[in-house]
Amino acid sequence: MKKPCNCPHTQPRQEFSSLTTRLRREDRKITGPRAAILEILHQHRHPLTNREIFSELPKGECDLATIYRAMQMLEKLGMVKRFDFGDGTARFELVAEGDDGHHHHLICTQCAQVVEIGECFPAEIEQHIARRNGFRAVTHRLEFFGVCPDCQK
Amino acid sequence: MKKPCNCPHTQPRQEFSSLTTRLRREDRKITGPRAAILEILHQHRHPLTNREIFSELPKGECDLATIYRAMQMLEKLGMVKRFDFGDGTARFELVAEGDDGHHHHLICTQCAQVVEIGECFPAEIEQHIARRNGFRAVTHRLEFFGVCPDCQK
DNA sequence: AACGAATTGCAAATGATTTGCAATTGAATT
DNA sequence: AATTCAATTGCAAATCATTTGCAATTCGTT
Repeated sequence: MKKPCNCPHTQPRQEFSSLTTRLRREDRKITGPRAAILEILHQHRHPLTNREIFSELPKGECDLATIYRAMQMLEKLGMVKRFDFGDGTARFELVAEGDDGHHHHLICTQCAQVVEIGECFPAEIEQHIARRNGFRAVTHRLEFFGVCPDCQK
Repeated sequence: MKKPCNCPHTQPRQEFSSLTTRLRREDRKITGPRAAILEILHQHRHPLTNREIFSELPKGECDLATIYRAMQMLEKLGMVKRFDFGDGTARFELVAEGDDGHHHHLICTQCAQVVEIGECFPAEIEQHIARRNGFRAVTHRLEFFGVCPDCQK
């Protein structure tokens, strides 16, 4: 049933059961659609669009609108993280418990291949930017774009 | 006629006439709508949405679709730079001749106030990321988000 | 002033996302 | 296991940003 994707992972795969536990803890119902969505997210570690999740689901399993609603809730609970690759479509990744999911990607502008990036914008510089402008609770959104090896040929 | 906005600028304001010259050089027509759009962009140095440009224009001056088409062309010519603040609406800033317009912003998540940021992601690290993954022509998109002084009260 | 290609206005199409609402379902209770 | 009710879903329609087809208009040139 669960077939993990063969992409490189930087974070350990978490137990699927912990996902439903997290939901239950927040007084959310474990419904068929939600379980199916979490299952898909659990299998793929790349950010997925709602439409991609929808396509992965056995047809008729769940409505697209339900996926949108589920992702909103999961994001609010901190169970998924939303990413914006600048193409007008939101992408989501499961977040490990206790983590904030903050990281970045390197995206091929030709084929949309995605590589997870470990590096981050230097914290000291960010703090400096925040202080200098009197801002609080400053974070950043950072994504890299380029042409992947395959697309250079 | 031209009333410059009172926001802090990091780049020198360029002559308006040079804008039409740039257009002419590319075999583009200097039409009423285009001149009006460039005028608006010239006055404001913050990234503007197409709708904002539309509102600034004397009503009936130009259709919203025309602004969308103009921004596509101006972006292709490198005369404006597109920014994505993650709210699903593109924003544009005029780019000085010979510049690539690459820079970042600090955006208030409450009131949407925008501050231009001088710092950039370290080039060496970006090169390292590119090399390590075999990517070419790597750039990045980076924006900061936080709560501005006014909105902390 | 006339000509032809580029450009515009307008309305309709597209695509992602949201929402209203009646029907369904999960989970706690009897 | 049947009952109950709020949470959740499916479906269709509404939004919002953006794009596009096309006939009418306009710029820059002849």
